[in-house]
Amino acid sequence: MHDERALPERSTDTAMMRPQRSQRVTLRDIAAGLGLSVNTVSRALAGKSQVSAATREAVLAEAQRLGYQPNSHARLLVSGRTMVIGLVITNPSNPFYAALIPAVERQCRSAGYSVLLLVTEESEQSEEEAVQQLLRFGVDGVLGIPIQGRSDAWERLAKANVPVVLLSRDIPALGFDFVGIDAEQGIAEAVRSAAGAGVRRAWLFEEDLEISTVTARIDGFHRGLASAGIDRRDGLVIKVPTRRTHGASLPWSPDDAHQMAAGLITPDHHPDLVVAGNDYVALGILKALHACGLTVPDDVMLLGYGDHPFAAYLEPSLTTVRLPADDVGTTAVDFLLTRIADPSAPRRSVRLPPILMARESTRRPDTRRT
Amino acid sequence: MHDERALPERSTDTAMMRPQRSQRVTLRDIAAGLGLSVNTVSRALAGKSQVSAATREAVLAEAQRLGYQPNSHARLLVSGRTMVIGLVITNPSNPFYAALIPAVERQCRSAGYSVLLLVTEESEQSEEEAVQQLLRFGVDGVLGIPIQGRSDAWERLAKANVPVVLLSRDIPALGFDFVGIDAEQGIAEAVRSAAGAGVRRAWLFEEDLEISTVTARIDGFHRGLASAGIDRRDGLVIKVPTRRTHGASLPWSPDDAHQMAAGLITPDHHPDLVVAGNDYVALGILKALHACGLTVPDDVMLLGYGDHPFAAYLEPSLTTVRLPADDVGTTAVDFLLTRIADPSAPRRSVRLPPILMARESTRRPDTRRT
DNA sequence: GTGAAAGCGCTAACAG
DNA sequence: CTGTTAGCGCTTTCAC
Repeated sequence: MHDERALPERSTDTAMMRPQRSQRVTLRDIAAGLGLSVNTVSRALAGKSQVSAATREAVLAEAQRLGYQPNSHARLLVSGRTMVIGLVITNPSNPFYAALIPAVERQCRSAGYSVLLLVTEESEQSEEEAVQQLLRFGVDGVLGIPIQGRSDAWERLAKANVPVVLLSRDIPALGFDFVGIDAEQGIAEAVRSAAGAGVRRAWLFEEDLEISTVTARIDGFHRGLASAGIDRRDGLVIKVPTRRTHGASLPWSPDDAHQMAAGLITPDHHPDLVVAGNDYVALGILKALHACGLTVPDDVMLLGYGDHPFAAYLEPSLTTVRLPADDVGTTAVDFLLTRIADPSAPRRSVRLPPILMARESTRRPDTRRT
Repeated sequence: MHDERALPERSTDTAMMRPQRSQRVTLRDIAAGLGLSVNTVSRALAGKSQVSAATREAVLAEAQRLGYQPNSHARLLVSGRTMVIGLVITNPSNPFYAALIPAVERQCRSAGYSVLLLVTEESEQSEEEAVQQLLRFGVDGVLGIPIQGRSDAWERLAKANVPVVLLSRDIPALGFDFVGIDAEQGIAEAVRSAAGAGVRRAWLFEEDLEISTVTARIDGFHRGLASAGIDRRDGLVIKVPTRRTHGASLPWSPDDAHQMAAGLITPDHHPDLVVAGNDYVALGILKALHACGLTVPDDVMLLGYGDHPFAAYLEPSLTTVRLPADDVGTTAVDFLLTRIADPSAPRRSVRLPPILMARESTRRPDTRRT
């Protein structure tokens, strides 16, 4: 594999005499060209020690010359493994998930795995199909962000003994390994830190999805308020309907949040701290606030979640919570490979800490306090 | 050979007597349970017409009961096809590419194909590896956004007769089918439309990548200026260095553009129209403009590209060009499947028209003109 | 209608 | 060191 000695021959004539059984070059072709057995060629290529140096070199050269590419399917039929892992994602237009993808792929690739990608678009039926496909394909393991409404699909994987690591949203009952974000802690700290300075009414705008991250943020919101000495009843949770329009290319947008906020907030009736379940939601709310003539942070403080690339560039810049997407991705792959290697290893579950990015949108000007 | 006719008893003990060759249920297991030949079972499951209704039902029932999943690798070893297509993407944190992914996956899945995802992160070496992996895997076709610096990797696919459809960035010399955006037209129209009202100096901030979309936008920029009657020399093109930091989870950000713009623009020295190669760039520039005390659109008009979800929510809202990601994705899959079906079909190349989203950032207040 | 046999490309177990 | 044999799970002839 490390022997780039491509012979400077014409590759044309050999190509022409190649048996037409299939387009691809196989071990047989190499063996035939060299008068060796398929087996020897296989061993030479695999780097087994039972071949003479001369033979190995000849084989490598011929393989190189013919442009041989091992057929993974045949190889894997024998070994029973596929060296493919499935990545089930709800929606890459969520920047956090989009950021997860390169990390996962990079890590898998460096371990010799390929990534089969399935997008469920928050649809249970689609998730069901995705799992079906994974099962049929016989992936060696699955990394998935579950929809969490029903967990049937994931149970099927469990029953089929397919190693699974859940990302971002946990389904503890299934006993899978898990890698997520400590959203509760992240929001709690952010809220406490922002709410310290005389907040009376705080509103949390959340996605209307039955997922653990939403629950965690709600809990964090309440905990943060409590630790800032604010009465729980002054914390209001508002669910923003999430578009489930499949086929829409931009399901994540500020639109819904904007409408909802515009309908609830008036210059006379508004909270003094708004927490958003993600930065897009924050963006929609920001516009609604401005439309009311309210100023951030002077009239209302605004706190986002996700630290999407635009957050630091809004005006005012958005205080938000940065999620270590890269770490989540690489850790998840690490967990999965470990589990594949040893299915009986103890369950691992980790929630990585997010980082508060304190910016202008929660900064109380001295004028107000002083 | 195939003598372990497991009785159709409790699935528990059947499972126990099954030879430990593999965990998965195979045709053999079903056949054994029913006292049929593997062959018959295969035909029954495949829906071939040469099996009695009774047999078929029994087979289907047993398959269902055992939770049979066909082994794609074995099947495809025979057929030579893998029913997998490769999707090579440079970077999902580009919202346009992120939006492409669900469209492609959805379309492929509905045609029975799985998607193998490779992320190249704009690295030539990574692209090389990706293609290698695709070749080894034997995908039935490839959808790819090429890096375009060198096209070696894609040539290898061409030589291996793998059907390829290029997305977004074309390499015409290779003769692949192509689906992209008519960026030149999109920018030209947007520029003409914005520049009409007395623009004197226009600057285009572009990504510093040697790709056809950049070239197209530059051409469109010049053409748009020309058609607005502006001297070509009043149109300046500025290349913003693009981060190639692999492993960074957010390679697309407004940072570089912001820095560059901050260094070039002063209250006294500034263009009156800024065109940005993408909306993140526009966002970075917007902040730089504001930092100078310049107002958009009164002092400087700003035009983005991509219509990222945040564009409509900036203040002022950003005039930009919406790219039909969904259409690009589905069209590309369509092209690819056609090509797989008929490798000798004539080459198809299409550039879908983007849509100008005219918003506040290019709106001249009447006060100025009147 | 059903079964037996062969083979897809490769690897692992035995020879020699 | 190298070749032969067998078999991974499935589909496709070809008999019966």
